[in-house]
Amino acid sequence: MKSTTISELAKELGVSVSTVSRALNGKSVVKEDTRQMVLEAAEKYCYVPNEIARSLKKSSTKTMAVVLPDISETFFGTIVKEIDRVVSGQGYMLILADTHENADNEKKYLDMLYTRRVDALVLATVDCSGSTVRRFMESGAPVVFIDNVPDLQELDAVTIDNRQASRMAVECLAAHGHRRIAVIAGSEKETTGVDRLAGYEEAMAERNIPVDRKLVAYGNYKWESGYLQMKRLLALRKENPFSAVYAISEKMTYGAMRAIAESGLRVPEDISVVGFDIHQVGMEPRQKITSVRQPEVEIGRRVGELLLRRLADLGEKEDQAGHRRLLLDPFLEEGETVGVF
Amino acid sequence: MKSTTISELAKELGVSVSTVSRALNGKSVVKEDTRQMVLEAAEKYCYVPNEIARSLKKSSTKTMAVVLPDISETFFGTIVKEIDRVVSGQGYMLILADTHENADNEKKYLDMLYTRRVDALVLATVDCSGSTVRRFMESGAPVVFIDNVPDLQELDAVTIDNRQASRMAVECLAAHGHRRIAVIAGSEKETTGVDRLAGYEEAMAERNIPVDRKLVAYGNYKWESGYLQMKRLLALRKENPFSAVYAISEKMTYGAMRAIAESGLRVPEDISVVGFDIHQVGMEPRQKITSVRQPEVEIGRRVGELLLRRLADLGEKEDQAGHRRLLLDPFLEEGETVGVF
DNA sequence: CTGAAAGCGCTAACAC
DNA sequence: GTGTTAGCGCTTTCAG
Repeated sequence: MKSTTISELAKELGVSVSTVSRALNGKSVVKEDTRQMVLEAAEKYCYVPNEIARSLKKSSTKTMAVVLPDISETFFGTIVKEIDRVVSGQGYMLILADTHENADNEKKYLDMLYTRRVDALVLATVDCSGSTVRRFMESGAPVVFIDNVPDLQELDAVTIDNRQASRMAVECLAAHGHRRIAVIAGSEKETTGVDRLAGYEEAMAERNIPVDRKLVAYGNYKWESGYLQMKRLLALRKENPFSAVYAISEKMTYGAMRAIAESGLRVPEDISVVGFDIHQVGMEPRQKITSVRQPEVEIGRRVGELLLRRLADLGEKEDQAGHRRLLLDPFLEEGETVGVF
Repeated sequence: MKSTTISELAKELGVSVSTVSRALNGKSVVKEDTRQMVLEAAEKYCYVPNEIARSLKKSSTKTMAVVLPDISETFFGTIVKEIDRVVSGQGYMLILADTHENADNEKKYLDMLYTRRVDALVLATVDCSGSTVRRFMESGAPVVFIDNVPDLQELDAVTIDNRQASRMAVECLAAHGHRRIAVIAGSEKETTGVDRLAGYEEAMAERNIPVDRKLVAYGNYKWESGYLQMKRLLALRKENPFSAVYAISEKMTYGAMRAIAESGLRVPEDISVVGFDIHQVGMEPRQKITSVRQPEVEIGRRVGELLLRRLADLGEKEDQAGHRRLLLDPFLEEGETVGVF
């Protein structure tokens, strides 16, 4: 079942290739009889358009890429799913690249994607210098950042308001009477981590609660660092007491809770916990964790729509409207890990 | 920073395009001086090869597609991540298509992918008739099925041994003294569901435990059906008593556990539970569910390797070795939801 | 309304 | 070793 080409159809029908092309694409004016004839022949000979040839000619591949650190995380999976839903409606397909949180892989993938001439790019970078994407951006292809945004001026990004996220966490805890609130933060080099810590500090300040640096731990978003940092905080609890802890990533939250459990303390009786990005799998009966959450589906939708708009603007030679950073609202999902102090 | 083409480089250097092409690809023999000269010019003028043009010429896109029902599930995310890792090492990139468990979407995506001339396909189909993939397979592109395998003869597939999976579940329960074991099975139309139920029946038979049809419930893999079927089983528990339940999907397991909790019964004191595909997120302290698990990373790796091999065989015009169905071993992850009866 | 022709950027015979 | 040339399959002026 070898598929036919446009020129074979043309020969078969005794018309020119351009006529066949026109009839197939329905754009230009073709006599109705001719169109029918072509369509029938296409059906009969199993004609399938070759998008590669079309891409070469039109220098547009109808393809977008999503480059991210870990597709097995529900957070990214949900975002990608929604981006795909939105853009596939306009005939775009998604190339996925999983960097395993590694900057070298990210660079390698970006090069491959550039070579493949993808029309646009979604990037959850691990390389905040933003150096490897630069070529992409300079080439004129729309690039939208998610999750982690380099500190450049001219760029599109869709993220939550990370300061606001932390403010909600602190607010929840403070409302339950907590004042000595430990935090397991992230790297001081990533904007995400910096913003989340800043939000914590702001919220504390608003309530006239002094921030005790001894209660600020720095992790790297992984389970182990949540576990270790919590251990450390717990070990110094005599001198630096606290009644609650806020962890800024899903895995660190789990690590911290394990450390608490191992120390024989109970949640929330002894220590209250607010986590981040905790996906309550199913609705099974267990202790639900109070957590700051991101609206993944909305993030995906906004990214998809933004990309589509940028691409349309490109076509119309309109000026790129100024770069925009969409800041979506996080929300607090109430669970059973926060008690009154 | 518009990127150059091979012919512009050639003109610039006063050599022919073929020389440039050869120097760049390093395949054929080119004088070392020439090669250096070309390489330097390529660097200087920011030459980036155009994979689209190359694809058109070589009729190979160095692209594979993965079509699946829900990328936000950890199960699929993990598999895709590993496939990507394996095949990207050979220069292939992955196009992802999320069908939202919908046969129409699946068909639409398969058409788009065919049009894009992907070199190979991984499919977790929701359409077991296998009718929409047929064209793909007939075109000669390697297709590997995962998760759900249509009932055709000639095909490559990588799955776990689903009968074995159920046998392990029953074995675990039987070892704890359970004989009245309810099961929340899947559709009778999908091979996956059929095999899992068959494994349950076999294991029961091996132990001379009669299968009580009243204890066999049919769900559709979703949370709601696990919940509803469990409710139903529970409602008839007086007449058809059972001390354990085995659910064959992650979501149905959660739904079932919720139903049990709502009925006021305790797990495992009143009812033991063995689930399927339960990803124990993190290692947080909570009731861990005893579950049959699939080795997702190995599945991904095998799929990637199989695809790569098929593609290599294609190039060498070797006979396709007979189609193979890899049956990997599931494993039982012990939790705290199975008690002695 | 339709046809002829010129490529998109690259590879690969086939000559020299 | 290197150059010439003929496309891969399609879109799109430009004529008629």
